Amino acid sequence: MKKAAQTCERIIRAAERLFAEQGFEATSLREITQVAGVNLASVNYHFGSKKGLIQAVMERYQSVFMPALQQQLQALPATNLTTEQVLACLVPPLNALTQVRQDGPEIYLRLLGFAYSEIQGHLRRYTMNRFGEVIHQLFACFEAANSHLSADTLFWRLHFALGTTLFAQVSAQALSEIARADFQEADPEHHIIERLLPYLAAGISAAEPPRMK
Amino acid sequence: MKKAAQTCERIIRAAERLFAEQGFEATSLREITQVAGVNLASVNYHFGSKKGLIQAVMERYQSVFMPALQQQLQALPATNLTTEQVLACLVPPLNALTQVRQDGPEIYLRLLGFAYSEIQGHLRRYTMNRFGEVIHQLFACFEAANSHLSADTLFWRLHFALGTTLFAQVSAQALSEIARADFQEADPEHHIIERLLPYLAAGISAAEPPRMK
DNA sequence: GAAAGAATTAAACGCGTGTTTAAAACGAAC
DNA sequence: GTTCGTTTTAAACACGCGTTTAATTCTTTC
Repeated sequence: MKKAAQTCERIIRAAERLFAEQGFEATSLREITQVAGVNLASVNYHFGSKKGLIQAVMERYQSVFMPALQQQLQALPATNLTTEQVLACLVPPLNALTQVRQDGPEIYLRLLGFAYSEIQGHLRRYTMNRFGEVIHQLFACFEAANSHLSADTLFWRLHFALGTTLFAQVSAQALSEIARADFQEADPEHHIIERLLPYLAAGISAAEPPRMK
Repeated sequence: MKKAAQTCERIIRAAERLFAEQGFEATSLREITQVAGVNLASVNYHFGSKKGLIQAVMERYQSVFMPALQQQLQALPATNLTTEQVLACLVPPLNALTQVRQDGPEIYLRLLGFAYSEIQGHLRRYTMNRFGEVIHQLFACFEAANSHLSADTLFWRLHFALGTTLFAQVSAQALSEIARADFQEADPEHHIIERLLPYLAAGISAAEPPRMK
């Protein structure tokens, strides 16, 4: 029972890297097992199916990220919340993912992005069942920080913000190359989150436009 | 030479609908030809390959959208540009896509979204070769409207904004359902663009944050 | 050290994909 | 009405996928 755990970890580490690079559907089990240096059938033996492997990969990150987020949210002041403060709560939990893997934060955001853009319904269900409470807390904090907005407007903008983040991370690689060429910017993907936060905060909290039409 | 054109159009109309619903990779030629009521092999006969069909589908929209955008940009005032004004330039060209198809605007945005999130490198190259000039004009207008921002900050924010738009459109269907359940909102996807513009404008033009670190 | 259980292996299965083929049907021009 | 190029058709091809199988090897336990 030592060789087994070793095999599981080799599979997971190869899978999360390849999933984050190419997406879930575009990554085959043959590719994963080849990179991991294990037999093709061992994925199904240890994780049951490809879906099982995907969930195992996500679980490693969520189980670190979500509790850390909960802790951050509870440390927030009860009054005079700002959107920037709430957004800032997401950063330490993200950074905590380095304990899962050196480049854990980027990996996790990219995995999330693919989970959304590909139709991974089972992931959404699993996440909501397992961590729904934290997510609702987060929403409540945004509401407290944006009492000037109607509930439906805030709803849409939070999803816009989520979309912005995920899309940015997924296309970060390509964009970084362009940016580097155009602006001699040596910016590693690492700091995209810093570029993102002001944009998100301004977008979320923008004044409610007059209802036209 | 009449039956042929008919077949091509049946294929294209079925393809653009299915591509917009499911993405390019997730839509098989067998599904397309079945919906179109034509033979499987006719796609390869008329368009050479699946890639060829994808490009033909996009071309129909780009060839309407891009010239219309160029026209809008040239009608812009030379001084005192605002981000809202530039963003507003995108709306009429989008609406012009109804001449391609009734639900053309939504279809086009969703196709764009999938073209970005799936790795359709050939589409990116083709678009830049064919319409690079208009796109650079658009960037220049945003620069004129945001002289308070550094070039690299604006570059990132414009891509964030593009990402927000595409992601929103791709996930609009799912979000609309949730929104409808939570807020009794009878909002068809049609008006997402109106919800989007204030968010985008505020995000793009947000004050440059002090360079930390 | 032998027996029992867990883990690994190579091979094959069934399925769906994009593409190609070669024959059949069609349409226009003489 | 026949001919010739175009278009349509059904069938097969080659490939990659996730999964399963059955045999083998390794580990542990008595």
